[in-house]
Amino acid sequence: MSSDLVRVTVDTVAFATQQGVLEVLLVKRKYDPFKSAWALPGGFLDDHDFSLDEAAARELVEETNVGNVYLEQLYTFGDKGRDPRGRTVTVAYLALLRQEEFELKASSDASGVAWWPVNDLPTLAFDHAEIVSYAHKRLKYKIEYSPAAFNLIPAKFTLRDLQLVYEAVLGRAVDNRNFRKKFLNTGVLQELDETSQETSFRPARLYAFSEEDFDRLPDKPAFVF
Amino acid sequence: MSSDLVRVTVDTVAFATQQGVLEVLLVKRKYDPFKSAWALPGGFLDDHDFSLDEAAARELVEETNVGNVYLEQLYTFGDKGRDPRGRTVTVAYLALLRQEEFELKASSDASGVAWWPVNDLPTLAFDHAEIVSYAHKRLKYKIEYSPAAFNLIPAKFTLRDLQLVYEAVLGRAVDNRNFRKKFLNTGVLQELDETSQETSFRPARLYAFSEEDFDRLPDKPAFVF
DNA sequence: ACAAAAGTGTTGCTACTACACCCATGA
DNA sequence: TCATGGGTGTAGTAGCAACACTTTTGT
Repeated sequence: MSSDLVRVTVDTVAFATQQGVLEVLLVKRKYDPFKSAWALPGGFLDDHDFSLDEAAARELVEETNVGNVYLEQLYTFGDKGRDPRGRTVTVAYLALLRQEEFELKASSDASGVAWWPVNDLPTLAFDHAEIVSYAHKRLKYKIEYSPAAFNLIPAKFTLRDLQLVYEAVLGRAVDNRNFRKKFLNTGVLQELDETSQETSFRPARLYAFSEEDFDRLPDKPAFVF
Repeated sequence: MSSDLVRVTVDTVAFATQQGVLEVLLVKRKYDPFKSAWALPGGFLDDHDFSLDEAAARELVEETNVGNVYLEQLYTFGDKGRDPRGRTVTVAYLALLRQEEFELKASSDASGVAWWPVNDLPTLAFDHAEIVSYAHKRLKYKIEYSPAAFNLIPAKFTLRDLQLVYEAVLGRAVDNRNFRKKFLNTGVLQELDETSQETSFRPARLYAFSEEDFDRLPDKPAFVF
């Protein structure tokens, strides 16, 4: 192989929360290298892809059936030796989504797709453990500086839902009085005239996120807890 | 060309300040495409590079004679059509340095190297204008959240030197009383028993940055002005 | 004595932390 | 009536923004 040409893959760390636990979407490899190890969904950049973003989205749909979700580029990994087949540059992406919106389907070159708790992962192929750890660190930042959390909950949500997302991502409890006060003060929540129903106790008020109001905020850290 | 193999380049946006002006290091291309246009220093990932970071450092030395400086990965650009020769993925790097520490030397495949004010750039090759603009945006963040600014000034500096860096990067004036108060309060500055000499007026006290003290800081934004 | 930049303090306000109890609802 | 989360208030503190003048030095 000419030294000017290398393989480029686009792999995605897709996060979702499930009952207060942060989980990552993984596929089980059917072929070598790392046959039967769990790995990040992703694959080679294709000549038809207009952009890296598009390639990431395409691979995610092909390998897991998850599509049309929040996606952003994370970091590019290219150390020599990270893929036994030869120099491979991997552009890693971060995805945020709600599990219940998708029915997972493995592609034909995988023997499984599943959500794994980020704090209890299996051994991963390649340097994917490092990539997941980088993604988690970045998500912790993002959630305090951007409205990223709203990609992890439904359009209508209770303040508790929102707080559980923060606790899952940050990995620690936050004071619920201060959390509510601060979030309501930001002005990005629209109070709805509805309450959640699925409980056998006091129903909670539902809110919606207002992107327009977020855009009007000064650009200092907005959601630090 | 097989659809699995693509060209990968590693290009660097190197910033330095000169008398309160933020400048970028550019090279003038000797060959097509974009012959005689100014471009970011960089080049193809080589099979011998152990990492992308190493490749960026190597290319920067080869093309400009600037070496051993602060370098960090920025973002990866890979849209179809960004290079007329065919799909090219570019891993962009950010470098921070002091101009006076280097004597610029163009490589044999460039017809020039020079510093350009970031607010007064020539037309750049490829999508390099977009890359510079992204780098500048990122630098504005970094300078408020990390001790990045100290890479742009000498080891011994006056508070005025430091403030000029912030003003150059942020592109606006900052209140000098609050600036000094806040920076001294962070505890990352060591007051030296020396003063600057080169002036015909009152000499200013010199300070040094203490990395150990910075590491002891909580991880909230540290230098917001 | 002048030019130039060095250096300094206060006040008002906003926003954060820490902390514990009553409320509303469905079963 | 009980279990469960829903929902609320205050006091103390820390840190920020806004603001202008005096000091030191070399010439």
